[in-house]
Amino acid sequence: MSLDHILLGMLRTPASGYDIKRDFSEGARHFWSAELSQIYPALKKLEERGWLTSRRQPPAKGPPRRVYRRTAEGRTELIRWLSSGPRMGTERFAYLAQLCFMHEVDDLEATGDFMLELRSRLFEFLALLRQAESDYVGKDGERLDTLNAEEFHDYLAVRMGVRSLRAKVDWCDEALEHIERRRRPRAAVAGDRTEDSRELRHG
Amino acid sequence: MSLDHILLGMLRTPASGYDIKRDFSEGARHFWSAELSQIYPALKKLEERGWLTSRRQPPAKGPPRRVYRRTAEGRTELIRWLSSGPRMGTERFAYLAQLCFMHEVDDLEATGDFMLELRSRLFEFLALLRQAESDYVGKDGERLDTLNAEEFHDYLAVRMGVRSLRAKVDWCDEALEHIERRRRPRAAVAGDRTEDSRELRHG
DNA sequence: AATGTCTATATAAATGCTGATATAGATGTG
DNA sequence: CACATCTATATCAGCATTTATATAGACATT
Repeated sequence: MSLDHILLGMLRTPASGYDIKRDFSEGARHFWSAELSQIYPALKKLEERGWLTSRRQPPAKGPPRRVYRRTAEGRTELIRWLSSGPRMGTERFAYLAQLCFMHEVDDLEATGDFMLELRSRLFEFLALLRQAESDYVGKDGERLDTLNAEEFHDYLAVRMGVRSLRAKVDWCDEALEHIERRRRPRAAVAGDRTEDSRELRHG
Repeated sequence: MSLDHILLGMLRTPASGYDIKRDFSEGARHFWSAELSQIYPALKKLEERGWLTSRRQPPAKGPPRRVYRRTAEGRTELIRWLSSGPRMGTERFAYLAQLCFMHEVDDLEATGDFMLELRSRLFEFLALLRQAESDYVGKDGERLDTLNAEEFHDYLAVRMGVRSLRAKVDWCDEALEHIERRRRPRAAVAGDRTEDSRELRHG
């Protein structure tokens, strides 16, 4: 399972299940996500395997917490996972399936509405990632060299999200142009650039 | 569940469970995938709900097949799903998590090797999608206008795969440049363009 | 005749993941 | 003081998905 190893990775510093869930809703949310009902049993199982230890933390403030920390064996297992090559899980895009089947509606306006809505959702997510990106790098990239190893790797991961999301937003724009052209075939304009369209900026 | 509706969509023409699995391994593979052990019970359930009917086809050639076809109610349900707006499932990228945790290895060469391997896997997939793309459009797009509604929607879906995968391959190249620059800090060259890098072509 | 492969359906077991629910202390608001 | 909200842990039911296994006819090879 990937979640087990992702928990090992996230426990570079000790944390509770609740902390980890919060990380999924903030920093890590662009590459993985899990509910508390999955996190708590997973942590328990990892402790049984000896990859984590836990202790109840006295409630200095707030309700009692069970804080997990990674053992040496846990770190070894994490390194083993990292060294086993990139894990390429199956990607699933329900909205792409919907788009394919949209021809059954037999109304290109429905496809257009669908793509507009999709663009808006994707753009919303892109804005979040842009925000995360700007936390790492100054407005001209001058902060880039000062990142430590951990921040550098996080930055690379965020960049993939930004590039991938921007590609999808661009794709929405391209699709909308194709749809317009198909809806008004004789309104086609010479010199129309579809590929690498930059007409609609994302800033 | 999405799979139910995806099966409804794929059954525009009658097909057996085996046929559908083959489609997942060919055309539809870039947006969804399922095993036979999931497909057969799902089809049975859809038939019980009245969205599909099936009949055993006499074995003209080969073993007997159970062929499913969509009912009017099934089509109605599909249209309802398509009209309910884009389904935005959680995306999970185990390899991005691995990249984030890679700083624990404390050796940037390991990150570089990882990114090279990842690039190669992603590029392999990109090549498949490019092949699918070229089935829809001639080398200068002259075939584009001749596509029927079904082919047009499929084409749009393939385009998203191409754009998204290309963005990821570009990201790998960008990351590799960052890694090189970090490994040899004083070898940095003025005028180095990282953003929208097009040095390594994909053709 | 034996072997292997491809087509085809089917089920079981195990794992992965979501949504609902229960509990309870701490904190803030009216 | 009542009420809501946030923090925090935990479990259950159910749905989603993968892996393994069993069966069997058709066809090709050896």
